[in-house]
This record gives sequence, structure tokens and C-alpha cells, in this order.
Amino acid sequence: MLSVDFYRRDATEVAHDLVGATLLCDGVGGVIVEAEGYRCDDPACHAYRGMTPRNRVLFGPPGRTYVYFSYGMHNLLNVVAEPDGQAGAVLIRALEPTHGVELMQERRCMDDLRNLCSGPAKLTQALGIDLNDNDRSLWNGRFEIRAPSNGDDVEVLVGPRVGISAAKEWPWRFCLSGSSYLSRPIR
DNA sequence: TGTATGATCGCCT
DNA sequence: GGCGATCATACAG
Repeated sequence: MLSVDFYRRDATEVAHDLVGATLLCDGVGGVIVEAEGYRCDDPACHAYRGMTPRNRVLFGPPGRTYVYFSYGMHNLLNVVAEPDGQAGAVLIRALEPTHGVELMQERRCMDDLRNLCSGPAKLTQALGIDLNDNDRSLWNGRFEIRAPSNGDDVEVLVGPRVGISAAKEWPWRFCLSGSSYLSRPIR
């Protein structure tokens, strides 16, 4: 189990270190194979233009969920991560399904493991995450993030983030090398 | 009160 | 590779 201090660091560092960890929601989930960091000094970060009702959780303590609704139909899951006095988060973009695969297949209406959690909106659908899961603790109840087991050799590839219009080139997307469960390949 | 805009996905060509 | 779906949010007037 990761301590709160793990999340009390720069969001880009936390994003890097979350690759290889296991994310579970009510026991359903898998290994994080893709994550992106968003810091408060970053034009693509929701916290960049100050606090609003939607993003207020970004300004609260690290180690909580930030879920928001996008494109009129998708929920996206973040983990709040920042040093004291800042605001930032890690977008969880893809999982390798390992726990509760059948349930995820039902929710996604498909069997293909590679398509179950290979995108930020796919994985929230597979794990049954919606706006009600915003601002939840990672230590009480529904959510759990387990560190990679000791000795696991995690090779992480770095590249530009996906789907944003600002700060496109900043290399704050982190992927598990060789994974076939990414939302898209990394160059 | 009105309008533009998405940290996307899946289907179409 | 292109595009439509579909609506909460943010911000301007």
C-alpha cells in the first residue's frame, strides 16, 4: 500500500511511479500501464486557471480521486498528487486487466482484453466509475492502489500527452514498455 | 441566458 | 484518417 507521502510529490514523478502499480475499484481493475502528470503551472491542467467548483479537489490533500465528465459522455479518473501548497493530478489512462475481468467485460459489452481498459474513458466504464466517485480517499473503502511488488522490473517509456491542445510537447505521458494495453503506441 | 469547448470513443470510409 | 454523439463546465454579455 502506498503512503500519502507517495502522492505528496510532483505530479509528473507520481505519474511515472504509478506505472506498474495495481488500481482496484471494489476489487476490479488491473495494472496501470499508462498515466499522465498535470501540474498547476501547466496550461493543460484543470487547476491552471484557479479553483472552480469542478476542480476544487485538486487543491485539497493528495491521495484522493478527481473524476470529471468530458465530451458529454465520458468520465475520466485522476489521482490528486502535489507537493504541499500546490495543485495537480495524475490522469490514469490505461490498465492491463487482471482483477474482475468478467465484470469488466460485461460493463464494456465486449470480450477483447486489449480493448477493456485501453483508454481513460474505457477504464472508468470497465471499473464502474462515475461522478459519484469524485473526491474519494484511496485508503477507505472502494478504491485501492497497490505498489508494484518488490523486485518487479518496471521499464517506463516517456512521451507527449494525448488529446490536449496546450503544452502538447511536454513529455509527461508515462507508459509501461512493451505493454499491449496502451491507449495508443508511444513513439 | 447564451455559447464554445473539450485530458474521448467507436463507427464510417 | 474523419466525424458525430452529447452535455457539464466555464466564461462572456
